[in-house]
Amino acid sequence: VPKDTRDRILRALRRLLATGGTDAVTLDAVAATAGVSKGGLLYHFPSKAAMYEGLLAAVRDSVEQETADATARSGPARGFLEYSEPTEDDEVAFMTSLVAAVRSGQSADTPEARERATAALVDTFRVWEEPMLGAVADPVQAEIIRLVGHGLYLGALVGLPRTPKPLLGEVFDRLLAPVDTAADSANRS
Amino acid sequence: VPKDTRDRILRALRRLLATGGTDAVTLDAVAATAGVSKGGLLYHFPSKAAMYEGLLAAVRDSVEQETADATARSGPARGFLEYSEPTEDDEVAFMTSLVAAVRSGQSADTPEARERATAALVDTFRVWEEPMLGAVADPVQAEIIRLVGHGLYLGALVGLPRTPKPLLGEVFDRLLAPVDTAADSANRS
Amino acid sequence: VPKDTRDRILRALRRLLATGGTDAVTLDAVAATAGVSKGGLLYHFPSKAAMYEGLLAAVRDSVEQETADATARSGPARGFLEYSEPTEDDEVAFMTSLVAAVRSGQSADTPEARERATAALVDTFRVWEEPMLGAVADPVQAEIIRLVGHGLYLGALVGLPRTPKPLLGEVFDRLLAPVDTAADSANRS
Amino acid sequence: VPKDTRDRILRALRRLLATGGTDAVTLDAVAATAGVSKGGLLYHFPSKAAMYEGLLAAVRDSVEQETADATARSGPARGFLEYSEPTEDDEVAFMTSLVAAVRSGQSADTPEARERATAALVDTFRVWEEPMLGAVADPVQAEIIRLVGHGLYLGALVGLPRTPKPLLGEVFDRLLAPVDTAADSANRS
DNA sequence: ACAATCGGGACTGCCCGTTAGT
DNA sequence: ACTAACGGGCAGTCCCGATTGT
Repeated sequence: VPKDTRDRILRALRRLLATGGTDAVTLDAVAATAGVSKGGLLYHFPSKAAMYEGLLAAVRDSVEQETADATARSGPARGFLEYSEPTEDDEVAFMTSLVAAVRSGQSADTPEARERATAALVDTFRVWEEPMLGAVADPVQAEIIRLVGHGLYLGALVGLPRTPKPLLGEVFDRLLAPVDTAADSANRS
Repeated sequence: VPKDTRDRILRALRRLLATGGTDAVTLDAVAATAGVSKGGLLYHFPSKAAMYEGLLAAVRDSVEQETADATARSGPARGFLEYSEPTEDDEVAFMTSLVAAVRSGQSADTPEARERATAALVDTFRVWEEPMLGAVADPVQAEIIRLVGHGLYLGALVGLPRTPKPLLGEVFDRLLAPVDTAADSANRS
Repeated sequence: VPKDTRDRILRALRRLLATGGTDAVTLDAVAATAGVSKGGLLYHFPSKAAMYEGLLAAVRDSVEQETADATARSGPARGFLEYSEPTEDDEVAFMTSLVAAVRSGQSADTPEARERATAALVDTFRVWEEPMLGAVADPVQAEIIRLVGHGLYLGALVGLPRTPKPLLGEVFDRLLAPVDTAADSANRS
Repeated sequence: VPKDTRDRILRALRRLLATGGTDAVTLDAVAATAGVSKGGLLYHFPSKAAMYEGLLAAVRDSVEQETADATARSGPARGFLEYSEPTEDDEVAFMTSLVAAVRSGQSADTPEARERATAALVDTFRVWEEPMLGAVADPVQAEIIRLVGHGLYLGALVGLPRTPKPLLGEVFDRLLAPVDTAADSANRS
């Protein structure tokens, strides 16, 4: 089954980024983790940059999926905030390293590739915000919610201590108070 | 004057991070940019990690300074938000790369050094938030403001399009409405 | 038609040698230029060395043909000299690279293959000289003519500036003066 | 003694080209033969192309020297021809490989470097011919002598069987007959 | 007859830090 | 306080050819 190898490689890259940071991502390491030879790896992805491009596309798709799940669970606005507070440590470490890789140029060999990588990252964030922005009528309130979500994410990226659970609950409630009625009615319709 | 060379090195490191990302930071490149030989560089900083530690300390100091300036200009709460919206592209690129370097482990050769580097980074953010947190009485509102500030910063880090000026003004006003009275009275006292 | 693919491959090899030198000759590049997959290529020529052997044989044949043409046009002695002065840049670059490939061992995987390749090259030169050597009676004059022809070729191989046309004409005339009578009479008979 | 290492490297490159052809020239092999580490090698020559450039300059100088010697020994015209007939097998193999390296692009990483390398090669030939061209008054005869010399060299490059000694003597004598008087008188003056 | 996939190996060049010298 | 020279290691990637499928 040929398609399988490509996925194994991408999963290996994901794991290495999560556990060892961008510096752990060497072609040898990826190949070994994926159980392929380096030649086999380079057949599927002719360069490291191509590998990152493949990963970014996969991430975008999975974020789209998980955002839809969160929306189904808690509605678009609360779903967005809940999803913004990273749950699993692995996922945080992974995304931290991915952002670092993209923004440090490790994921691109040419300026154009770098553009593409950054665009893919931006696109991922857009996919994440989309349901929420569509659901909150007041644009100012929507922007505040968006920024709070991103603020939560930044804290994880930088390694700041997390907001304690109770306080975070109050923050969510206050942000969503003017929204919930509309969102609920939208949900019920 | 020995201090001069040290500063030239740190400025060179800063410039390289801003223009070329973490991958452009090699001892040779830093030495060349600073106009020193590699031996000369390693005399001042015995290793790359030491160089980053020196830079982090310098950054922390300058953030402290600029935060104080912003507080003096617009009060602690509004000053925090204004300072959170990054102004110069160079500064954003620099901080992006610095975070990437610290969080990807490139700035540290030992686990302890990595701890220290992350701590220095966290400390920088703490210095930045401190005046605001001290000035806003309501802890929930303070947390929201804090997260919005960080959200603005994350956008810059990732490369998202900026919030348009007018909308951002409305966001600031709404966030600070319940605060301004207290802050103003504090200012007037 | 199987013969067609074989020719396309050899033509691709030829073109690559002419335009990119021996370093441009990789199995992938040849396959791509020929419009075949690497598997297809290796079906016709089981190895790179076999490919070069095929090419050398083809070159020998075409030199034989062209030498016969030149002899028919200008007689054996003058024809040899005229053919020695390379005409098309592409052909020069191609032969330069071919000689380099053979003499640097890139065209052979075993010592025997290398012997064969060198022998094929020598044979090509022999085919080129043969009509001339048979036609010029004086062995010393024949050797001089032979060496002058090769000298012209070396210049092209190395990249020396060409002998200006008028001077070259005088050189040819002087070399062929003691010969022409015999050659002319041979032609007329 | 720092200068010594550079020379040892160049000598190692020379030896490898003579014994193993261009394919034997790897940075590791050169470093090992020269008794330096690869880091040390790359300190003196930042790339393989730079190494070849250094070698070409050295070759040019040594050809200049040896040509002067040959001129002193046998006069400019006969000296040129004698020097054109390669004496030591090692030298032939070396020059064959060097020409192959330059003309196949292995000695250059950029088009400009390739230009420089070819120019250096041409320059070497010019240095070789210069005394002869200056001494032979008749330009047609000078060109014939020049081409015969190059023809001898090409034979060695390609691997053709050598002209037998006696025949070669006769060739030299006939070529130099119209020259010697002038050359002798020039020598005596 | 030809295509897709993969293994193993080699080579270039970079990079960090050490040492001898001044 | 600073430099030139060097050592050892390693990452990226290219390349040949074998295998497996049609």
